[in-house]
Amino acid sequence: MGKRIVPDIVVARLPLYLQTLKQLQREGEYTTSSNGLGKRIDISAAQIRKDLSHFGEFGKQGTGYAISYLIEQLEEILNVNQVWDMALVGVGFLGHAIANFRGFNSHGFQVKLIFDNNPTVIGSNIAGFIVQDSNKMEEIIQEHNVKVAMITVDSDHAQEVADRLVKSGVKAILNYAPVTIKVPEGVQIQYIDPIIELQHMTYYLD
Amino acid sequence: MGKRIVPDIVVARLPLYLQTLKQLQREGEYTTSSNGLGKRIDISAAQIRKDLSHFGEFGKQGTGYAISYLIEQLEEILNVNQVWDMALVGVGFLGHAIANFRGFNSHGFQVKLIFDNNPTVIGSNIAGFIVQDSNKMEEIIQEHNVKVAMITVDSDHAQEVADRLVKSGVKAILNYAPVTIKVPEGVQIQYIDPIIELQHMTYYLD
DNA sequence: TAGATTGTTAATCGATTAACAATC
DNA sequence: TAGATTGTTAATCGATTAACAATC
Repeated sequence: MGKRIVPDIVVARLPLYLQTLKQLQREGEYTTSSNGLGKRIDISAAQIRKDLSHFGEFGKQGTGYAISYLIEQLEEILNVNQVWDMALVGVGFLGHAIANFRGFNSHGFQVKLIFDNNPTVIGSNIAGFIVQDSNKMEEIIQEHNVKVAMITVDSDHAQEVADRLVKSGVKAILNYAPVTIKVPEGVQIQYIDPIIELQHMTYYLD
Repeated sequence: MGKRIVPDIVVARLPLYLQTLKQLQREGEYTTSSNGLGKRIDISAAQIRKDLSHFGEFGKQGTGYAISYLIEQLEEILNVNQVWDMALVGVGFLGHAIANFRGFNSHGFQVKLIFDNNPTVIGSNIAGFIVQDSNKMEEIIQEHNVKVAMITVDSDHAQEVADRLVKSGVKAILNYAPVTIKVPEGVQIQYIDPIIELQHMTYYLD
């Protein structure tokens, strides 16, 4: 049943739908419609229905979607009806912030391993984790069967770290370093880069 | 001379081109081609040429693009041939990391003001800035004529903070809170949300 | 000059939207 | 039942790619 047939641009919107449905649930709502959901996030009702239709029929004519059911379904589709252990490589200020971030837990993720190559931080305790030596990345990640990682090292080391993560069996990398990284087919990569986003916006300013 | 006529999806790629050109420059290159640039970032040569053609003619047949010239031009197009002062609202771990981030400076941005509503941090020094009281946001931001802001408060307060930023004259908001925010026409908003990116990737994992 | 690469046009491909029968 | 809203089809719209004359 080919995942391949769903356009990636559709997949990319699902987490936003999930986030918004959870928000609606927190607000005490039990049902919503493609229209109601779309209004929240400035996406057309037609697009939401079309996107969801790639995966099944989750709504009812006349009444819309049961929020808790649609959340369950999206969590299953996105494979976050489980908790993914994550490795974090690099403990500067940003690594610290991520290690201490409380938001992962209820959304399918948790930090499990932290690495750095700086002897003065290796062995120290960050957010309850002992920082491990980067040199032992491969064995430790394999041992813990970690498939998801975040890179918060500087640009010059990001590709090298990514290569080692891939060797360790990591299949999804969230890269915070401001540089494009090459990964083999079958390994996912996404970027978080505030400067890219800021420059995108300043285009529209005078 | 309508900025309107350039598709936003094209604009969104320009910062990536700029980033990559700077990288090439650091590596000692003086020229590149649509092909060479494209290979770095997995974008087709045709697309790069098409994108750039919206703004002018920056290359030479036979030889490609002079990197320093194209950097200059892109910086001008993106309005980052100047330094934008930024306000940062919310000083948790993430706010701390952003306040201390060295990477903004050479790319057109600098943190100028930091706000929080927590009495125990107001007045304290973070990365050389005195944390100001959120209650004085409007007047202080106006006084400093700040047009760009980053939100690192929790989800429940993000919309309220955004509203106040807009009132203060801010025209571009980078929101780190995991919630969609409504802003008026003419105000730019972009999101940074690791969970969205992670869930996008886990779709492809088993 | 010959080779390389641009900027641009036209063709292709893909994504979004509008419309509506089905039905809760 | 009447009103609302789904899932889906077909039409529209927009983005990407291929191809090539121009020319450095």
